[in-house]
Amino acid sequence: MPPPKKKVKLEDESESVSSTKLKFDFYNVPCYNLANFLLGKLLVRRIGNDLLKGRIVETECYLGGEDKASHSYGGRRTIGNEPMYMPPGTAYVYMTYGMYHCFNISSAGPGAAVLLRAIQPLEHIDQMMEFREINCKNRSKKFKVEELGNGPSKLCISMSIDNKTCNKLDLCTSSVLWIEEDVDYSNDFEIVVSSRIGIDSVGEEWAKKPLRFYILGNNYVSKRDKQAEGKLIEASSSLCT
DNA sequence: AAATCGATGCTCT
DNA sequence: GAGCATCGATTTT
Repeated sequence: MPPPKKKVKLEDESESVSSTKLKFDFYNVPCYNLANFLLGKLLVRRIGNDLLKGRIVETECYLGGEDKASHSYGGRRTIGNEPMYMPPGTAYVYMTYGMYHCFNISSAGPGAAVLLRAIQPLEHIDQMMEFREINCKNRSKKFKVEELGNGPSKLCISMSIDNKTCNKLDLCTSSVLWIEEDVDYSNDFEIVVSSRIGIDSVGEEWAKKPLRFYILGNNYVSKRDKQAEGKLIEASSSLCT
């Protein structure tokens, strides 16, 4: 008589699915590494029973210490930027220009964090579209899918991420906001390295540092750097000769 | 395709 | 009071 098939409980099944949620060790690496490791991963936001998902396609490093563009430059520490000093994997969501939000994730290193600059919407796109339209001053404005996440504040609007509900969340344990491995996505994409956006006032030296990263050829990034892409393609094609 | 500019209100000095 | 890790509309190449 053959052994009885093992019956898998539903609870166990759902647990194994949610076990793709990334844990502390993933975040506990230097800022530069985390910014690169986050590319291709899934940002997940729970709204009620819906799981909104988007692929992270563009990130930026904010290093703290010597980094003049960082809110934590020179070890500066205030009530507002406290999450940058909290354990790796902590959400740092702040308001800017009085009406927009930016979403960062703290890494290893004092005051260091990674800014999420763009996502590619994948699941519950209709819900993201609704958040985007409700937020817009022009009520009849329609958006393309490419416009839901191609900017740090746009992705916050579409995912309903603000500092009231998401600041200081621990992404390792939160039930409303986390990062997952994307098992269906190939990890052999090329990463373009470029300068950060919107920080010109800190001076050339730090404004030009190569601290922005995005997936080559992805249509959902906020800003392409044709020069950097050219060098990357040149370098990879030279390997084939 | 790129440059310019106003909106808008919170945080820090 | 100054400045802002942006966005969207408008104007200019």
